[in-house]
Amino acid sequence: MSYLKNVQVEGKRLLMEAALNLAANTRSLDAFSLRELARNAGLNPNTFYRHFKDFDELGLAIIDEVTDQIRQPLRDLRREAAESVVPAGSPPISWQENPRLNFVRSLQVNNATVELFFAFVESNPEAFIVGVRELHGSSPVLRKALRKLMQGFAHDMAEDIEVLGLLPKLDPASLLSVSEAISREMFHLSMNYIEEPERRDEVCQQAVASIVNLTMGSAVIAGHVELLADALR
Amino acid sequence: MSYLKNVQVEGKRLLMEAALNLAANTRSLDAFSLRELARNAGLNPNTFYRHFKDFDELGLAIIDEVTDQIRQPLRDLRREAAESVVPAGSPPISWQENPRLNFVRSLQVNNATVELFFAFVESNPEAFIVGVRELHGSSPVLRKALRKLMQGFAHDMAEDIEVLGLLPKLDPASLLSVSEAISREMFHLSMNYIEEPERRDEVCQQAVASIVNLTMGSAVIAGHVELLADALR
DNA sequence: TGTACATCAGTGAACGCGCGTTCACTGATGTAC
DNA sequence: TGTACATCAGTGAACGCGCGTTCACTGATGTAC
Repeated sequence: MSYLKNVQVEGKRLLMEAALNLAANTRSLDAFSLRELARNAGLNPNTFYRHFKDFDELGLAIIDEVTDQIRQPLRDLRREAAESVVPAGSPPISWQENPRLNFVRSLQVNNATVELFFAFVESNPEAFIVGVRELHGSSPVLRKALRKLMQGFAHDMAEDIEVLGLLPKLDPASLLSVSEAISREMFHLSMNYIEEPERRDEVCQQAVASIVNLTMGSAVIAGHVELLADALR
Repeated sequence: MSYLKNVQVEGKRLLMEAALNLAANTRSLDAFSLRELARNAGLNPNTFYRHFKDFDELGLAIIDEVTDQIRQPLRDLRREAAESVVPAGSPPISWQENPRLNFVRSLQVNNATVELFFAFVESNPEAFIVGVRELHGSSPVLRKALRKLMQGFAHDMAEDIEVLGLLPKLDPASLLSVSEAISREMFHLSMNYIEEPERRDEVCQQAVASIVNLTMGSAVIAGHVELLADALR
């Protein structure tokens, strides 16, 4: 449970690990008992109160920790994907200059990012399961925290798309809105990826297709249809 | 609770209504007790066993009923939107013939559908809350049933897009895949619509933008970029 | 360096309560002849 | 048409059990002087 290594106090960490585990593998965060949690953590039921007021507080603590361990890696893998296609420091070539090159590069970064993303999901399934589950779960506190977290992911993505030149120029609001839609789609599909191992290739292709559709569609609407026509000519 | 009117046996209906209500407004379907449910239904705890083996069976019964009451209305409102733009029986004009007209018409149908969809969500919030919640909830049985239901919605949508000529020709697999992505986005956004009343306009616009992006993006990838260029010229 | 005190994570026993499930029952409706 | 029986939705009492929470406690670590 590498993403909880920052939690120094032994019992607190054990409780958070056990909660993440139970929430991912059996019931929702609001559906198991304090005593069940304590048993799974190997602790006295009472110890819970030393660290948390209630389950919302526990949930928020988990979200905070997991966020720290996931947000940066997700950025890194996007940049990694970008650099695997065009090494860092290469002179930038604008979309106007060479639409085709940029289009193809964008597709490649896309593919690589999706692949890395699902590999990451596979190695941290519990965090994703609990995150997506509680995003629409019954605790308003956790829903709000997780919506904010997804906005954070979308913000990162928008920034990276801009910096890495993965799309022709969009106004900032549209770029953020597209990034949000992509985030939603990716998190949703991560559940299918986890739960339907036999359809993993299909899910990957679906993710790539949605990202391409969303980004190219937004480019068309932003007035870059001639640019895309050139790229595809 | 109009979407449970098909359930004839009084006690069964009361239990399903109470469960839908509790699941939408307090805790997940797996997080309230049988006795709590019975109290809310105004029945003896025992009556539950007359109609259901366990909570999964209750959940499935609710999903079945709600599906019956929601799936057709969602189709109807899409056709309604289409006919409000082009009256039924008007001679069809192909995308090749007049790209601009079809593009504008597609946008209008889109707008009208989104508006009707959210109005529908607003008048049936409980069904949507529980549906989206349990889609990623802790019961594998309900998750599976709800995934199947969403595929049904996507299938309907693909058929309607085809019949109503809302997109230039796509291969069936791409059309279905786009429809699935749109379904996911709409159901996700329906939660924001319900929970953040002050952002409803924004959520509507986001829905419209995502649908436009996904559909136009898929048209570009399917080789219709010149057609779109004509439409936007 | 030693002593006295405070803080803190974790324990164990105990409480009253709501829980799921069972059983035997009721009374209404349907069905066979 | 009447009678006897079956089916079925819903009831009420009872069971043993796990629950959340409380209290007073322990023993380790940190801190003041």
